[in-house]
Amino acid sequence: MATLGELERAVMDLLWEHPEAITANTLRDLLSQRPPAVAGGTDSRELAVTTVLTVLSRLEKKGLVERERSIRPHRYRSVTSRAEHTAELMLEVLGSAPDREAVLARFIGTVSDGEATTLRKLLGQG
Amino acid sequence: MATLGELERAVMDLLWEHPEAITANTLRDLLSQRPPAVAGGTDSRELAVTTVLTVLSRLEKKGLVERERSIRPHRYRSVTSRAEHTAELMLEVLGSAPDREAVLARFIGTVSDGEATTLRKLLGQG
DNA sequence: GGACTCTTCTACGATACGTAGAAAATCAAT
DNA sequence: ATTGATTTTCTACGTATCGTAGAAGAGTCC
Repeated sequence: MATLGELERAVMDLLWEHPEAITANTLRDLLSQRPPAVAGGTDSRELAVTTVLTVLSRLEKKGLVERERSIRPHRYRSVTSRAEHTAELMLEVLGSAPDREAVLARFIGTVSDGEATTLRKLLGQG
Repeated sequence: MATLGELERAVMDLLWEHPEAITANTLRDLLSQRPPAVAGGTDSRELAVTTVLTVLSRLEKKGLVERERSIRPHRYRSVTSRAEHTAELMLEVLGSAPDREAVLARFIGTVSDGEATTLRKLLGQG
């Protein structure tokens, strides 16, 4: 599955925040309004639409984005929710470990109390 | 932190399996004996020692590997255990999510029964 | 059908990684 | 200390990915 680049990530974030499918142009506008990723960075995103389209195509190829080709300004939407995607990534990382339980132990030791409570609830009914 | 390449990964795996610090030459030998990553791949690792050294330097720069420069054939060892490393990666992935609990919910839904039991135990005393 | 809009193709620079030779540094033995 | 062997560093090249976008092609609308 691999990891996303910075712009790819920014695009996915916007798509995740927008349940409705949107056009590349809308996306480009949203990217312009984005605050710089790093505070202080003069990161005024003034991207060409083709740039956004290229990124969207790549994300489509990676299976993260889907588009409606039937209507003319194509509409793009994320295939999965951010939560799903993140969970999948975590599982992918965990999957490659021969010592899963040891990993989980360390992992659990780090989540906040509130999250631990949530986890207990989720695990409750087995 | 970023993700590791294939060879970098193979090297880390070996270092994780070898608690004692080892030399680049030993590592190269161990790599030769490795079965191909992909079954069928004629992946007989016959690497030059310089290749291994380059990779080790890169891993050192990334903070994953440590070396003893005092003795002459330098000895290399991993800085953290594989479990720690994997847990850190998982946390890194999770950390970038604004909806951590939703992610955890999906994540939990996927671990095996045995692991769920382990998790319950780990979370037991709050 | 011409003007405009949108998408695809092609491309270039930067970075990461696999790979290793050439050169420099160190060590061992005389 | 000189030489020969061992080890490490420097430099480099090929490939892949990503940010970036112009040029060219396809579709849309009077």
